[in-house]
Amino acid sequence: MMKTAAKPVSKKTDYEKALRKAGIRITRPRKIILGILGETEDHPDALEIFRRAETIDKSISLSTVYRTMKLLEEMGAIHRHAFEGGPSRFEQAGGDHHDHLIDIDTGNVIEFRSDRIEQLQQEIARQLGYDIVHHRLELYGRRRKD
Amino acid sequence: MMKTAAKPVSKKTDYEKALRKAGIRITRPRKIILGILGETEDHPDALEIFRRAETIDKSISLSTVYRTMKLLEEMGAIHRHAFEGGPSRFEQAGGDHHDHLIDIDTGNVIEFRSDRIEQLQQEIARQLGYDIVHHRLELYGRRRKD
DNA sequence: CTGGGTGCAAACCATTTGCATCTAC
DNA sequence: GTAGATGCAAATGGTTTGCACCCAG
Repeated sequence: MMKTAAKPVSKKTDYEKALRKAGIRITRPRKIILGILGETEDHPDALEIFRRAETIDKSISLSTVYRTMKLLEEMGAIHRHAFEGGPSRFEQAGGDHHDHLIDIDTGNVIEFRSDRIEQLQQEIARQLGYDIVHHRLELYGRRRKD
Repeated sequence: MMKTAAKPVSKKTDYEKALRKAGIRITRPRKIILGILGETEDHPDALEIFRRAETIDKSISLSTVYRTMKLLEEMGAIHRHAFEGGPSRFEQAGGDHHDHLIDIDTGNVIEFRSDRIEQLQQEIARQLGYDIVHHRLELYGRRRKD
């Protein structure tokens, strides 16, 4: 968080390049959606992405947003988060792994990372005879009033 | 897990007593659902509870199962878990807190507890300026083949 | 030119709800 | 007796899909 906006353009180009290489057509709707994902700092849901896309191209459809999110998810380009209660929210992949703290009053998401917890998870799974394929750690909290 | 079946009956009675005290009517469908929850060792979803209930009383309805689950959840008598992909699954409250490891091949749920992780979560939230209201830690894994 | 991509509307699935009837207290 | 609970069917909300048209390569 609080990162300077220096690389979004090149990042966007990278994504398009990767997609084209994977044999996926770079269409107008996809270009717009990728642009939104590349620039946003939050974790928007499909409807929110659709709304932002509409401001650029009025003709885009919500189904295309959903289809694109599914496509990008399968390609590993984005992560889908099903936080409590609400619809799925998305985040571009590529950064290092992190977990989430969700502000239950605002819906804001704060990313954090704990190597110690990751390590403990591995130990627990191993003891139980399992290999972790992936995991989900979400803290739901309220800003402390001091 | 692997607990001897010594207390289910008294536990069931306890629940009914508590419900009655809370001014909630003990109806036939509710009695059946409480019985199912009190005896099961797994984490069934609403449809599964409905199916089990049907074998006892053919006239029970799925909506009543949903309504009862919501009621029990609000009373704190059960916990609702929204594991990846599937419908909500339920578990009677009352045991001590634990997290879950979900077998991605079978859907089986293994409960575990790590005080160390709980503690680390608290520290993280505090550093970020938050109080944790609740959290969700789910490990999705596959049985290790040795 | 042509197969993948799109918009639209309809379908889906888990869950909730309106309503007339029923029943626990 | 009566307010709360139930069953049924219809509504909801997020997401997916069928289909005819469209456009990127």
